[in-house]
Amino acid sequence: MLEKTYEPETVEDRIFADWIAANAFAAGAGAKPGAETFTIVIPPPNVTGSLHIGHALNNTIQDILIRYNRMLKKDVLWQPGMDHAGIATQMIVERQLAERQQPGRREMGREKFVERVWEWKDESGGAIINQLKRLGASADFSRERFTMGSRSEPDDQMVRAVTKVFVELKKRGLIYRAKRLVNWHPGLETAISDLEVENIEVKGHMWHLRYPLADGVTYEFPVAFDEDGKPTGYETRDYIVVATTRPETMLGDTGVAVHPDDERYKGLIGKFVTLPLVGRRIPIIADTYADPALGSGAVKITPAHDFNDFEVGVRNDLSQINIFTTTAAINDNAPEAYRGLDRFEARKKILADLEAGGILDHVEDKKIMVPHDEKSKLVVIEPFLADQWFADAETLAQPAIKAVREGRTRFVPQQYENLFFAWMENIKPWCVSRQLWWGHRIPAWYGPDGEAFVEESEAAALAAAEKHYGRTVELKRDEDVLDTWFSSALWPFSTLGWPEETPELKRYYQTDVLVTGFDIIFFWVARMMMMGLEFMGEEPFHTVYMHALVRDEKGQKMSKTKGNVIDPLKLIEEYGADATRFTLAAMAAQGRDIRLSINRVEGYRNFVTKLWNAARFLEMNECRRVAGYDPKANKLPLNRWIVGATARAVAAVTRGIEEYKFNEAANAAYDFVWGTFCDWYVEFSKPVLMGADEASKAETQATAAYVLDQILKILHPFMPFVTEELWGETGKAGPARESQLILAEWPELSGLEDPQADAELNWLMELISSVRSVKTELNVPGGAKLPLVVVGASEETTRRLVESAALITRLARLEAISPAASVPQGSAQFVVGEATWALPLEGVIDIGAEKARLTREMDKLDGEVAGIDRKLANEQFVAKAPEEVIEEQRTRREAAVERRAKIAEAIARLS
RNA sequence: GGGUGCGUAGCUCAGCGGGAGAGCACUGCCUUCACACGGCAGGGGUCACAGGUUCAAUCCCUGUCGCACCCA
Repeated sequence: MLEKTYEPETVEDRIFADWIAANAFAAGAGAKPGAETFTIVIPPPNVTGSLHIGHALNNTIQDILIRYNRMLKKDVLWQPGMDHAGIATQMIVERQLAERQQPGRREMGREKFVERVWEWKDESGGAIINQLKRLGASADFSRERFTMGSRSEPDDQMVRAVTKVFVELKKRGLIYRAKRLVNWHPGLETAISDLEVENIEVKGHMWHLRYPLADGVTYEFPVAFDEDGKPTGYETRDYIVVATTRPETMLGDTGVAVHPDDERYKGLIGKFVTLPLVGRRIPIIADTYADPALGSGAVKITPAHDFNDFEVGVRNDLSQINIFTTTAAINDNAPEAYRGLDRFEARKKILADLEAGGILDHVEDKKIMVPHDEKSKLVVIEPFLADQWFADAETLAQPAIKAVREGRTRFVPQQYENLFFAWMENIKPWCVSRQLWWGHRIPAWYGPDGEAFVEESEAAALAAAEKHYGRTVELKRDEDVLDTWFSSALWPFSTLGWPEETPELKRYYQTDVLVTGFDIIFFWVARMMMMGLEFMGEEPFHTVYMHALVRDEKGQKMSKTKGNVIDPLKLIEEYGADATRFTLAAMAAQGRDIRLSINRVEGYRNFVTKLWNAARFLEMNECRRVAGYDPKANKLPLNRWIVGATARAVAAVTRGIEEYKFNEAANAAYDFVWGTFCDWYVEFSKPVLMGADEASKAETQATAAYVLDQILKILHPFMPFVTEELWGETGKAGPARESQLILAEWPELSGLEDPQADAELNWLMELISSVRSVKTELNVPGGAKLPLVVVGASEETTRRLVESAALITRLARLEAISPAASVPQGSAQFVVGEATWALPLEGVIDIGAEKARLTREMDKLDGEVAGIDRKLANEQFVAKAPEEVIEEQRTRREAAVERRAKIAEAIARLS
């Protein structure tokens, strides 16, 4: 006997263990022989991460797809794993060392430190994998991969894949080493990706500085203007005003730019200024980068410390002077007075000195965008000139762009293709080197003169060097590691065994769908596509499903600092994994963010309980599965109707999942289970189950059990735990289950539609609802049982009444039903079908209230008829609207008119 | 500044050319033999605003206002 309420916490762990024991998540589990494959690679979560609500949504959707396809009996692989999160992991371990007052990274040395990171990984990394399990994720955990391979196997295939790709790309000219401006993290002393930079608006200042002209040059600067803005007065200046938000970078200025068409400064182009505090003579150049409308119209150029200035410098052949150390302190390229100062200290001192020297013209407040590292949002990122390895992203992007243009990879929803194109078509060289220790060390060895030998092993590099130099030389390996995303980009094929030609690689690549949030389109999608196309010659997936961002109920992005984070693990604890999953699925409408509210989760928890109790009812009434039950052979309209409705529900859920409309699928299941099966079918079944007609009873018991089975199947991808539990419980009676629900076959029901049974049951539901409604509106006490009188019933109605009398009297709480030639005095009346129905309430009924009620209904019908008449009277409508629309309007009108006539009669009878 | 998306019931959201929907919340009744995490019945919306296209517009187009996100 099932408990009264379902308690997820006591069931979920056990069910999960059962699945694992049955090997149900293994690639190909339950597949039909020769079945096609269905593969998803998890977008690898970060080894330092823990499950947040975005992961919960992401993995719920993947699991729905996986479980659904597994039930279609395909050869399913859900490939799980994690990435090694170079920066984040190194930071955590360094912080840990500091907290424990142990020797730091540099004191400990590289080898020991990396060893230490592995220890951390083994002890506390990867919590998220267990959290995914709590969510019910049915990934093949036996195949779990890690982008760094494994600690015990330095030559792990995951590592070899990365090395091989790097070496190959170098040989193909798609990776090169160059001195370029990169985004530099002065705290970690490493380059980071431009995607790891977040521009944050802060209150800043615009400092206007007077740079003195060199060589005694002066010019006339307009200071007075007429109505048309034409200058009318000038002053003689021996300086040019430049505006900057970062005055400390002036130490690295190597030019001043003005717009070539800017009349104010035309005469100065080609002249020089003397850089204050430094004394360097730098040219005034013409470049359209200078915006005459912005600031003073003249702009200082610091090629080594600003991305735009870098470009200007290249165009105008300006030198690049780096003034910062790797920790963003002033270096020896600056005047002695500033050396060693931190960038913010330097700013203060420089401003003070400029002011003292009369250089500072004026200051204005300005909101400025400042690059921060997007993790902590605390460290200001510096554009920094450094030797780095770059991938030629532009070249690599072309086939990926083409793949999407030509539809070989499709985005759902499609609008995200625009975002993809926008980024891919303006893609910058990808800096792939990081000055970290935790990561894939770059397979480059340098000779004595700095020549780089990029090979898969040190031996190969030595051989190449010997060939190059004509003698054996000592080589020094590159200190840097690769961007974590470099290895993540290989995920769709490296996890399948590449560079080995494994059977898995052959079988499961190309994978099917990548499921991800749009905020990460550039990280996963773009890079996986580039590498997949380059090394496998085929797109890594044919479909990219972009799901929404989960926000709080007010639409705010969840963040720890805001304190509005909803922890999915808490939801799972409180409401169960099934309710959590179902909520996310039901709210996952395409192209729209999810505003998650606890109320919804609670509502769906109630749904889980409802399902549980329906099963409990069936159990109590001995609704057991019957071997050889044929839903087409049902005799009772009730059972013929419900199997047809089940078929419609199955079709709706199937369509929803197939079209990635998870909310539609979830809602279709919800509506059917609660609104149709529980609210009507179960109620209808009661008189039969408690009646004396053994044949009907048996048929209903078998049908109920059959329908519940279908319900468990279609709900399983959304609510795997409770459905599996019920599958097990209901499997205890009747024929033995062939498998767990997870490996059961998805229903494909056809030929179960029965319009006649539908019509009959619809009529029944309308009749019962009408009685209830009238009783409520006339304030008849709920418990009171009234007789129901029918007038003008057709033969068909009479037959239905005879067959279903017990059922109607029960559900509508009636005393009896009887035909009559006319409506009894003082009755409440209503119309269903062709007949008029009456509830005799002589003496009880408030004639005025009843009249008012009927009049309201008549008015409504009048309104409807009038509306339709307006349309039908419109010649244009009749001429231009499609025939079926016109026909539909006529039918509706006819029905309304008929009904109105009966209501009118009913009113007349009251008077 | 450029781009994208969104403004539908108190809240969270579906629907997106021909009869305004769901969940939660709300009101009333019901301790009816699965379920009060329940049942039954209800109330509640000029579908942001203004134009336009159309026989017909919540739905398509244009503009305005408001909000969100992305990029500069």
